Amino acid sequence: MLKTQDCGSLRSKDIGQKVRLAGWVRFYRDHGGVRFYDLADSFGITQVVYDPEAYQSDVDVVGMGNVLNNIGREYVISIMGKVRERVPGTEDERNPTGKVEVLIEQVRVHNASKPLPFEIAEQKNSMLPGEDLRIKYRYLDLRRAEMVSNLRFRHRVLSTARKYLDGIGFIEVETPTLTRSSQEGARDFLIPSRIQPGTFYALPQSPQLYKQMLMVGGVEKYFQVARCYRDEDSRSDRQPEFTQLDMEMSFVDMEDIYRTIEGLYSQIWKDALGKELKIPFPRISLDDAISKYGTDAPDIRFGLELVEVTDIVSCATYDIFQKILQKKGVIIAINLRSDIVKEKMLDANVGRKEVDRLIEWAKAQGMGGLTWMRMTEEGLSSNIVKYFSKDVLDRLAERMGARKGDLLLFMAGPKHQTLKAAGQLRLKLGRDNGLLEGKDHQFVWVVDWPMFQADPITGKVTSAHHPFVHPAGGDFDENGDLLKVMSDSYDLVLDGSEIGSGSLRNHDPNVQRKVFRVLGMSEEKMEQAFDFFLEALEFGAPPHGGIGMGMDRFCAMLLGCESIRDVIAFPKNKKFQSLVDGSPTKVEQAKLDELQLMTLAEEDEEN
RNA sequence: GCCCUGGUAGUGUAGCGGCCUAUCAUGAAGCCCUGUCGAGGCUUCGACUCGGGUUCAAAUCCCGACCAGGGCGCCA
Repeated sequence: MLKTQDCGSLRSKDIGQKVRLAGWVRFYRDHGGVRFYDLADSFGITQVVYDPEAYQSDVDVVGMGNVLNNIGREYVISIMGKVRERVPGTEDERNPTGKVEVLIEQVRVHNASKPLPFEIAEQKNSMLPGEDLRIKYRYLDLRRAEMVSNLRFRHRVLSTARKYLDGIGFIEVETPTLTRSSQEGARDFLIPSRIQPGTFYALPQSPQLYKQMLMVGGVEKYFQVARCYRDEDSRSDRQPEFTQLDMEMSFVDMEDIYRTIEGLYSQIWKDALGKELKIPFPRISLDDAISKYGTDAPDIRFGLELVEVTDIVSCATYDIFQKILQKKGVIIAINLRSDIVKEKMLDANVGRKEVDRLIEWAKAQGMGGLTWMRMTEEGLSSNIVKYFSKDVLDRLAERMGARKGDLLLFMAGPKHQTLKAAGQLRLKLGRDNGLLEGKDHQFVWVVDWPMFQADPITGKVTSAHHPFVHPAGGDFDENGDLLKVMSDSYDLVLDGSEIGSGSLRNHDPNVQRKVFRVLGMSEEKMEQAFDFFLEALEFGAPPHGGIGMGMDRFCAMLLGCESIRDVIAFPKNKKFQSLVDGSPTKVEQAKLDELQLMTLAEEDEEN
């Protein structure tokens, strides 16, 4: 080894020891005689010193000085030397190794470094460059302490999961990444076959069918840290390739799955965060989530719940509301209570200026606007109360629990859009007023999902989750009201983000066929797309269910990262390019020929 | 496909019609300095994304392109 210990380990007790250290020269300070070098590796930083007056005669002081003279930042060196106490008064309290330093007796330069494209030292966070540069030079970005610790945290989470699941009888099984393309779901990434030209594999969107077939195979308790691929447009919390902690188990009901997952996260909390996690997680029905929080992934850590007031204001003559009501729209209200606002604003009330800002914000969300009323001594007041009778105002105030100083905000429009926008407004008000400050993370199970939903545009019946979900009660009437059929599925939500989704699955091939049928799939198409899977179910498939949980987002949330890119070693940018290696790229014509492929993309002019 | 925001030395920024042969910091190169720790001092180097337009005058205003990010659609 080039090092006897890492750069974060030396303490006062090590004084007098001869040690070898290796790492990168993060900073150096040359005082004309004595020189200080901050030698860094991913475990810490140790100050090593060239001190001409301190050396014995057997040390080549001049030669070593010449070598050290030529090194720069991020040069890779190893040193041998003696740990010594720092001169009293010059200890560095901020660094765990700050009480000692190493007097360099031998130095070896292993590699030089070009001048850096950006600062690596973590103290210079305010000077972090644009993210594209950080990703292009990811290998430098990763040297930053924050990035190293992100990767370590992610490792801790996954290794805890592995240990925990192993301990309760799960086994990790790998499933293929060259798989069959399916018509369902997101767009596939396709891989052309050379052996059978004209045919394609797809990268898996999830190991769904494989893990179900593992259950048929009697694996019973399966998990996998699975890379999944979906070719849909990116968001800050979405990458084309992402990692799921994927699980499936046989002979279980939903309660068993909830308990397993709660136990898993409780262990992760202990090992990765050093905290106790409160279990079991609360549960909320999908209907409640939508009506109270305007989303299927509610953040339940603060109030400001949505209240529908459509019935009350339908009696008012207010033109804007009336027009929306005629189109079967809804009116959703939020009570921004004055005691919530008080902390942040100087005034006990949100001023008119603030309300105007909210109105602008609502318009940017695609809403027509935003209506407000303020609760005063004399009751509700605003520019529009003249359109509302006293009775309507009283009933509004009562339903909203409005007290003096409270501000009621109303959004009106088509149901789906309005609930969604009101949910966004709730989150914004929560953030703006610091309602999340100091709050612990909060899981919630979103339960009671329907099997099917109608496409808002075509009216076509689609799966609410995916086609393999088990209907509540095990079966359903395909001629009944499909939209009323409930399913045995659940989402796991953390702080307002969906981080997992799962269900019991159809183990009965007849029920599975029925689901495909009501989704509009013909017998031929069923056979063509899922013959292998349906056949697997015919050979004694056990009852089973599971969940897949996104680990990128989960880690990013626990670390407070703004983007999941900060917990991924080599992420892609918004256009799915990998800036560090420049992929995707064109390939040589010969490679296309071999695959018998032709591109229709326009050639660049330079070619 | 659509919408929004942004693009100034290697990096982070200031400037937002004339005070601009463009500010400050950091960096790089060189010199000085024996206890610093984001060392310090001095000197030097280095930039307005591109193309049109408006104007006596454009980094600054307008239009378009490109690039980046955020969002909508999409993500069973």
